[in-house]
Amino acid sequence: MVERQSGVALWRQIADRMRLAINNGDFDETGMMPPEMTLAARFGVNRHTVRSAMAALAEEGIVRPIQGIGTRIERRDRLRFPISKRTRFSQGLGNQARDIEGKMLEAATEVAPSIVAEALGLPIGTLCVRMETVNSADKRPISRATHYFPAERFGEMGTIYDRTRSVTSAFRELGVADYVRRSTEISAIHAEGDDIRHLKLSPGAIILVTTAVNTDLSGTPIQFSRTRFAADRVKLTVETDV
Amino acid sequence: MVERQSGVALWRQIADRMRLAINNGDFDETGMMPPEMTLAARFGVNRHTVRSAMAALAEEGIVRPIQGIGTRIERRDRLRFPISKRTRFSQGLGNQARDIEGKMLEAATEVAPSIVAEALGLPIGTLCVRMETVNSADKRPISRATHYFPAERFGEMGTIYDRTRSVTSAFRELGVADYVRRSTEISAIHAEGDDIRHLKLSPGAIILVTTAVNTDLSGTPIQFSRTRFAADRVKLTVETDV
DNA sequence: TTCGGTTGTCTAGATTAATAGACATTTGGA
DNA sequence: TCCAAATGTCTATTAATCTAGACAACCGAA
Repeated sequence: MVERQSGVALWRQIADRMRLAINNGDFDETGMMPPEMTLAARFGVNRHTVRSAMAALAEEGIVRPIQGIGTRIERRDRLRFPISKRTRFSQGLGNQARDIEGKMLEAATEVAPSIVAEALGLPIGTLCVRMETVNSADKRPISRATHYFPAERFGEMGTIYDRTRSVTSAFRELGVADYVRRSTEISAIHAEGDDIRHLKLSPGAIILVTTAVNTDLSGTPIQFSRTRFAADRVKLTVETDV
Repeated sequence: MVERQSGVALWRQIADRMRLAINNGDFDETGMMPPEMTLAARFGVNRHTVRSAMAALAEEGIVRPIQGIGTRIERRDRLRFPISKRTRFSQGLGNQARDIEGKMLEAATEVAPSIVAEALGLPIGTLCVRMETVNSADKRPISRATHYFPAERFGEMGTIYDRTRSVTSAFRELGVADYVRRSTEISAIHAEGDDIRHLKLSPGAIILVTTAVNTDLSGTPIQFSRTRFAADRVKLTVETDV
């Protein structure tokens, strides 16, 4: 059931569980949530507490309450984002969304943080282009990423990305015909700071973090990326028989 | 900063942020947390609120307060768990922990859920062995898994696993010399139900969920697994150039 | 030994979350 | 038309969380 005195309000725990149940397709037969009184009994809480949870889901656009009728489920799908040797954002989502958009928030040339330098095999102090992006599908923000590219070779990355809205296209203009993903690390944290705002999350929401290194076909690292996905909108899939 | 009226208590938000900062190595120089008054000022809250957060971290064994001195950081590493074509639990953690242990909670033969039957390419209604396990490293629970094996071929899986404590060994006794992972799906949710207890998590904690299908060398699916990792103790790594 | 800086403990009050109950409003169907 | 079932709104009370301040206990260094 739900846990009291955990530092997480009951209404938020219930909202999280209902969001999960919806994504899981538990109410697909009717397309409606069970009545508030039923949910209150099931979770062992007051009806008002369930209403707080429902209000949060309505705020997220997941459900819509209709007086006299019940509460309708508006949206349930979680996008599938494949991770493989050839991970690319727009292609990855494929036909799961009509309108896939990349937006650049910021680009700057600066000294690479030590973690980035190490991952890219660069000497400490090397300059890199840092680029902050947000990716959306059907106007819903899906992920936020921080990319690093060696400045010597990709100094124009920011300008070109801003025009093409695609890392793949920008690489092509800069002479990299193709590239592959060398490694990906995946972890999960609570959303914080700018990510809450840019991904339109509520505090306490979960973020899937991937840290990846891409190389050109000769094996030279050309990109370090840290991408934060809204965990309630996307699942990552790894195909290991490619 | 921290968010009020979010349904997540301030002390919990602060505990989550500090756990993250510790894992990130932010305080490695001194090995001590900043004083409570400093943290209170930094987060814009009362000292008592910081103390509540600190108490939660102490409960998890991450920090240890010492009167008159300060608060010492006890542990910061997050285990690295690789996902690849040849993912095996015990080998994966390698030398990151001395004592790696698998424990069986339950084994039963039952009709496969439709999702499992589909993933394994079995007709609806086929019997499977369902097995619940917990894996620990150095006595700390790391993950909890639900496995399904086709009952016709692996009816004895439960008994053998209980003796060998290893899926790989059990497969070998049942005539599967080697096996590979076909696919892995990764998502993140809040911990709930039994998982909180078995993984010794606090409510609100994050779980990384992997859903995987393994096949024998002829490509026949032989195992469906849903594994729940404690997200603050492990990170998943995907090597795509294997 | 004294003192500054730290964690530990206590009391009190303000704010937020949850419970409880009553009744209004809306809808679809008998 | 009327009723059952659902969401919407209001008041009041209790429980949990956060703030505020004071002081005790402890440690290391001057």
